[in-house]
Amino acid sequence: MDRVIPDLLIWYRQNARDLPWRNTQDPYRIWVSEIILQQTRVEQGKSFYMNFINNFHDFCHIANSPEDSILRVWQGLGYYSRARNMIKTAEIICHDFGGKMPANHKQILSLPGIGAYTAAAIASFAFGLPHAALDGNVRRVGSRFLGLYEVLGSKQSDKIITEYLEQHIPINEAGEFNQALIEIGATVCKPQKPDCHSCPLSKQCVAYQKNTQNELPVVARKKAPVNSYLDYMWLEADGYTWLTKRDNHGIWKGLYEFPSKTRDAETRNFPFEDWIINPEYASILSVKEYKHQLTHRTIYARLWHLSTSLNNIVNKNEFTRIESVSIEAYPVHRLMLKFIEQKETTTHHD
DNA sequence: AACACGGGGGT
DNA sequence: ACCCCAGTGTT
Repeated sequence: MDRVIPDLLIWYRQNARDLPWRNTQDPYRIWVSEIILQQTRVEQGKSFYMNFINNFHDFCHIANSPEDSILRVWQGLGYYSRARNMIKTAEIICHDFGGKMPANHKQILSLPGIGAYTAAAIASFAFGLPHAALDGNVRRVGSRFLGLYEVLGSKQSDKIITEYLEQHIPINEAGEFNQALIEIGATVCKPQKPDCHSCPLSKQCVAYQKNTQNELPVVARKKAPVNSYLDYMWLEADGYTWLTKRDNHGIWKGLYEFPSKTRDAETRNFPFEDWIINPEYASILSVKEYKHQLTHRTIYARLWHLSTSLNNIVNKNEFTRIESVSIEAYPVHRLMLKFIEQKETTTHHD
């Protein structure tokens, strides 16, 4: 690789996208950007990054803020455990490391929410430490450049790529080298139709030499999503509505939503008799069906919009009664945003 | 090694 | 529909 590294670095300096987290060496900002960009496209992450650093200025600021306020900024981005792990990491850095990210790869790697990729990215981008940062881009570039048929992301594949890169990483330009490889993967060595003719690595790329760039990398087959069926209760009474905070289950942990029950695919009965004292005194404003597609799950949700009086509602500890107008202060998932947004769009219909 | 974990955009 | 995204933590 030594022969193409100068070409790679020159290419990067001429072609790097101007991204908001690239104009800083601040480990805090680099950390924020790297967490946001986990399994998230650059274009999707930009506005969340700007919003995040405008609301939270350093590690101790996060550590001293309520969980709901961080989740509220994260709302709609997905993989919410990232935000909760950021709080844990911010607390550790604020209390044990004097409020500053340690300039040490092993200590960075030990922090919650920071795995092999993110630790190497922070270590190299912020501190110039020579660790290979293998994300999806670099794995693909490495697989093609070295002509690997090991399954992408497998132990063997990662080991080969990591050892190769750390053997060749320029000791004084580790950060730029890693960013350049990521940039090549994102903009040139794309999953489909790579632009090999404009790639600074092509003259040493095994796949390009053998014309196998379209059959590499070898990717494991994905699992089909499973279906789940839910009834949600959007209950309004005298200007109040009810939410619950998800905690013990897997999905959307820490976010708020309307009270819900799981159901069978074909069930259509009114499911909330035990939450309302006299169902006949509650009016059904609407019943709407929603299909919400996640990566690993398809949710068929039915939203029951109900209206009744306060004294007709069973008091349950797990339900939080809030003023209807204050709902936007609570962090909610995307499906909840779909539920709520219909309110503003149905201000008038015959 | 396999799985759970969101949401969005490209083809 | 299916793929993939500046992946991590748990089982």
